[in-house]
Amino acid sequence: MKIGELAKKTDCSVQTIRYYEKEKLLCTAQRSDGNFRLYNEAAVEQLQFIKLCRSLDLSLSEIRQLLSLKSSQGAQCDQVNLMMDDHIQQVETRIKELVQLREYLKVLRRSCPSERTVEQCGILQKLSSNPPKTSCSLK
Amino acid sequence: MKIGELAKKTDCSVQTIRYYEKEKLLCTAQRSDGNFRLYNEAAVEQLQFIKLCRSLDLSLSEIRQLLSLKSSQGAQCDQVNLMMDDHIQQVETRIKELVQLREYLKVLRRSCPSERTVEQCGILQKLSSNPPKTSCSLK
DNA sequence: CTTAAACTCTATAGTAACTATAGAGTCAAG
DNA sequence: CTTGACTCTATAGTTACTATAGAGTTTAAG
Repeated sequence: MKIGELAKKTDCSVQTIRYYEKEKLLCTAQRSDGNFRLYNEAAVEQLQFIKLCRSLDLSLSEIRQLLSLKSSQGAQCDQVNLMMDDHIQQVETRIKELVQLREYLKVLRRSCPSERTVEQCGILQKLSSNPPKTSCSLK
Repeated sequence: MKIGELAKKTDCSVQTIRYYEKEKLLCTAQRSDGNFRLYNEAAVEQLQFIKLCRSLDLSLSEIRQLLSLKSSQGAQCDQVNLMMDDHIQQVETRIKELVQLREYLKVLRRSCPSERTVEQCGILQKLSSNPPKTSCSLK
């Protein structure tokens, strides 16, 4: 199958597939006489794996590691577990940051009912003078 | 004051300040005889405003809008409120996505105790075949 | 007065994970 | 045989910076 068909099957754009090849996430595809990339079912599966990992917010570099582990027969999977634990940690940290952020944004928003001019705007006033509450140290 | 001092006062890197100038978030600075940028207290305040907005995850483009509103005398601040509401909405959406993501990552992680080979690894198996639970549609 | 350190300048490239475009070639159907 | 759909490569753009090179400026010490 050619790249367009692979793209449809995996709901991935054609450019993204080429990009993944360049980034060594997909192995170099065979070529047709006219120099078109040719793929088989294995490529579909590989790409689906990558897409799923991306939906889990894993970076391309993490995915490369997973792919390499996946194909090293007999290896222990501790590294996979470590990566997951680490990634879960990252996601939790980000959630905490965003929750704090949301709270501060809401406080800020409440400080300004509508019908005011920008000079009276509670939001702009707070942003111009007050640092956010101590509880809010982001990123 | 020169750029280095402004950078220290605002805990911002020198490059970032130049970048903000280029991006029209800070107005073009006056120059010394030797072509060094010169700043006053107004610049410190402006930069602090920008930094605070950034800590709220507002984009540079959003900040540009806020700055423009801030300086349009007599204008209604409805647009500021709208931007905030929209931004709060974005943050909430992202939090929801991340919470779902975290749950799926935990499920995935529980599927593999240590001491297995990559062939037996529950995580890799799930990633290779199962789509995430229907509850998890990300981004 | 000179020289060295510390600072500043511009311009350019790199980051992550793509997306978009230009310009050219390939292929299948009519 | 031509048209349209597809593909190719190479390059630039996105966001918000960070890092670097190579040059000029200023300040303090000797």
